[in-house]
Amino acid sequence: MKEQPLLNYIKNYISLTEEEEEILLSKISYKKYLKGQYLVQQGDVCKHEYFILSGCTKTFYMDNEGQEHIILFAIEDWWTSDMGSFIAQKPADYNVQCIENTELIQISYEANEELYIQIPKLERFFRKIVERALVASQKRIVRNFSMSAKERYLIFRKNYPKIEQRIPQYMVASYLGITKEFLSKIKSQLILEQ
Amino acid sequence: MKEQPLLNYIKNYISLTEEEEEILLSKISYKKYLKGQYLVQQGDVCKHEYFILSGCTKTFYMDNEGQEHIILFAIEDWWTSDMGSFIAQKPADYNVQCIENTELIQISYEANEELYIQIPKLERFFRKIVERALVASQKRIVRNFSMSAKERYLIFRKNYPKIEQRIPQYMVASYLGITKEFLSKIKSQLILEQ
DNA sequence: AATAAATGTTAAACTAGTTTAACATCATTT
DNA sequence: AAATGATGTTAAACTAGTTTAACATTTATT
Repeated sequence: MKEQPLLNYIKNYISLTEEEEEILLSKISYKKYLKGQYLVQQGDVCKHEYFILSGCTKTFYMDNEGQEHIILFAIEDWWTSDMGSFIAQKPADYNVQCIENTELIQISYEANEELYIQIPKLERFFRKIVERALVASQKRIVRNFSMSAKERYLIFRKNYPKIEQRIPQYMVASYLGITKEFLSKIKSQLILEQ
Repeated sequence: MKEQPLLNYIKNYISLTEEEEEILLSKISYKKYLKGQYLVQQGDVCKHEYFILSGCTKTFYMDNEGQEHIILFAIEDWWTSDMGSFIAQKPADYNVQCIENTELIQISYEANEELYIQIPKLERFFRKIVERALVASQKRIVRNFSMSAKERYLIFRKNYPKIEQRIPQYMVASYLGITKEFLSKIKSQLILEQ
């Protein structure tokens, strides 16, 4: 029963009857992606939202100079997608790419709409998920404005210890909004300070 | 019928029966605040969410050096609050202050919870509102990373022409994440370029 | 084991944005 | 009309973070 983790996760927010669980399981699909594969590509319409079972993805924006800006990482038990594209079914602004082999559950736009009708309680579930994501996103804006790169790096390390060990440093730098060279400098400073 | 703008706004997302409209109106309250008054203060639990009828508010974080960092402005037909504090009923990270005399509708945490039970359709409404807010918040993160202060200022001017004329420049600077002196420099550069 | 590809480091020259400080303008109160 | 406080400007000195470029280390491939 590979979908179990999703049901467990949902149970933290709402309770589902057995019948509702069945409906839910009938509407989702389990998939495996390889490291490097894209779940969403900038310009395409994002057709699914994804719940990660194992592995890791990055969501990034590629600017006109060809520079990657990482908006978020997602690991086990996280949701990912290009929400702007998914909710409006318009071309995506961002890419979502697997940076490890990744197992996930995907829900299509149509299945998601049907689920909201058949299990209205899911509106509440997704509302809460999105509320939390918004709070985190606003916190990040404030941190970027009020803290130095070094402070942001220390917070990242504290908040996401599991992620840092799994991804290359240049991606951490991109997530922090600095160059890899500068992150390297910060790290050597931190070692000297100890 | 001062609550009408809220009903009209909600009708863009979901349809309500007359009975539901009455329940809704019975749970909300209409208020007037003066320029300078606070709707939420950092450290207090945020007890309401606010729908602005007229006027303008700013939501800001005050850092340890006493510097203000503006997270968002809200004008007519916008929602505002400290969402992290409101949803968890925990002390607020941010302040929300009126920068003009402001008329608004406020919904208390308890009323909001009761409304979700009595009118489950509102889950859908608020889910959609929060989804949009999250998309906007993520876009702002990307802009802060991938664009210069001048570019961000031009976009702000384009996106919020109505707001720029109503607020002092030093608040625009704070919203853009730069000093007022640097915004002044950008503006004089833009005049020379014309 | 050797090679190539990807990732990480160091340092010098540079630049976008900050800090400080003095002054200018505008709005509000007396 | 003068005075006060709030907002905006200018410029010089500074700094956090970037750019460029050369080299080092790790990981994956043959």
